[in-house]
Amino acid sequence: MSTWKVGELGRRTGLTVRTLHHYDRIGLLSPSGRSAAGYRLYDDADVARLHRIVVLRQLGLSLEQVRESLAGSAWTLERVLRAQLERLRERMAAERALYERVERLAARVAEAGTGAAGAAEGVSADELLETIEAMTMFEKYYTPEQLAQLDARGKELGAEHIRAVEAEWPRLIAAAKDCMARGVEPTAEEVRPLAQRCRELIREFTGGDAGIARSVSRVYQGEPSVRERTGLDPAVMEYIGRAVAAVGGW
Amino acid sequence: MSTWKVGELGRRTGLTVRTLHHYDRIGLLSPSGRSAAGYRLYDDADVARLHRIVVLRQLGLSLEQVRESLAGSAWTLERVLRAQLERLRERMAAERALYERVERLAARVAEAGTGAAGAAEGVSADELLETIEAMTMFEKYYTPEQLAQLDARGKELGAEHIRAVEAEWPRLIAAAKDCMARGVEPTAEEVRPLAQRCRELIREFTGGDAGIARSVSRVYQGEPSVRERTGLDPAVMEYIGRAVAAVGGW
DNA sequence: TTGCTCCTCACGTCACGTGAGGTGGC
DNA sequence: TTGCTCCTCACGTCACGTGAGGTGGC
Repeated sequence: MSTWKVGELGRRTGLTVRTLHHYDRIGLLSPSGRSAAGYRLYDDADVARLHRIVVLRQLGLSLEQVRESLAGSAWTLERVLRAQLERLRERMAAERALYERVERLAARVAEAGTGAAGAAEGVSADELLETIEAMTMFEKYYTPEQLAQLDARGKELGAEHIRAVEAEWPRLIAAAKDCMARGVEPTAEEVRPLAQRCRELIREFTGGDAGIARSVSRVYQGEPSVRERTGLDPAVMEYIGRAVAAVGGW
Repeated sequence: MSTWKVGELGRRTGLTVRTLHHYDRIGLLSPSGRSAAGYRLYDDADVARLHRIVVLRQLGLSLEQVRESLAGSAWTLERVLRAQLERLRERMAAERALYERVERLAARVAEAGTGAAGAAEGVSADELLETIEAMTMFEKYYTPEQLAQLDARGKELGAEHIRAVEAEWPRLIAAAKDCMARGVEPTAEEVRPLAQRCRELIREFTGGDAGIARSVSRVYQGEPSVRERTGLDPAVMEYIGRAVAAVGGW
């Protein structure tokens, strides 16, 4: 009965010597013999076991699962394979979702980065990262259908209009805070135009969709960073809420 | 300007304290301040950077890629995202292929393991592993079309017939070796029936397909373990080859 | 003596998890 | 004084890769 040394076995199976050392060390495959000088000597049975290890590894099993499969019954093996299928299914679903996200972002980034002529002209990494942050937040709080609706309405209104609205909000919030600070009641006559404008802008954004309105409020409840960035703390939100209620509600 | 301690920041971003320690240690995000007692104090800019880190990580980037993206220009970011798409595409293709392999094997194993009544009855893990080894070898040396052909012919011939042939081969090889040992020329009259039977069985297997015949010979050249298991070493193969040539060739 | 193969440590990878042992702040 | 949060080590994870330093076999 012939035997093999690590190098020979490695060449035959496509494994490295280090890998065979590793399998020996963790007790997955220890050679049945050693030469006088301490060389590992693998016999036929070892080689047969190694082939099975290699095959099972090619199926994506961990070394622990390989060990379990080799030690267990036919039933164990079936169970391990079914579990592997399940894991692969989950990973594939997660990867597909991730791929679609990255693809959407890359498209948006390319769009933002491309001027009339070349690539990435004029747009800073900071602006792209802001775009990505905003999109991520949107994906977190809005359903795909809501995103499609928002996208469609955004196109109707035009980029120019959206920029104008984004510039207007800080002024409205500052005005509301000013009223609060001066002790003006939210129901006061002075606050009415402000409240009406807020209602107008919100309605424009939600398109009257109650689901989108709920998502907006979830963003402000779940994202302290958004509250901080916009300055819309709970006190201001309540103040504006009461002011809008006084002009007929949202 | 307010600051945050690790715990607060962790809660807000969904990260663990250990993760923030880690980002600090590797210099990805170090807090701009420390309290008198050594507590990490993160300011607004730190929080903004952390949000970007989190978003980029959610895209599947490594910490090194995140660092690069944050340090680089808009162009860097675009490049990183495109590279990520490429990696994801490759991984998805590899996973799909793996999934299909495992699925085929699991189906075959379930088929082999299921008797008339229940699951895995009578079949040992060893037999299932042999099935898997054989299928893996086939997948390695035959194209999908060839596999389909072989499958179809196997069904025609029937499992019974295949088992009989598999039992016959060792006898034919032993007979050839015996002739060799006795110094009988491969062209001798005595060897003719043996040669004719070998030719018959090979033709039955390949169905006269030259591609499949080439694949068979590649298996014996590339897989020493098959040569050893069957005892078909190069000397015997040459002997049989010359014997078959003497009766008209393959 | 020269190559080639073999041996045994032992650190490094990637992104943290998980204690251990101790201190600051209310 | 009691909880709670914070701190700094430092080992463990998974499957090996990659030297370092040394010996056996032709």
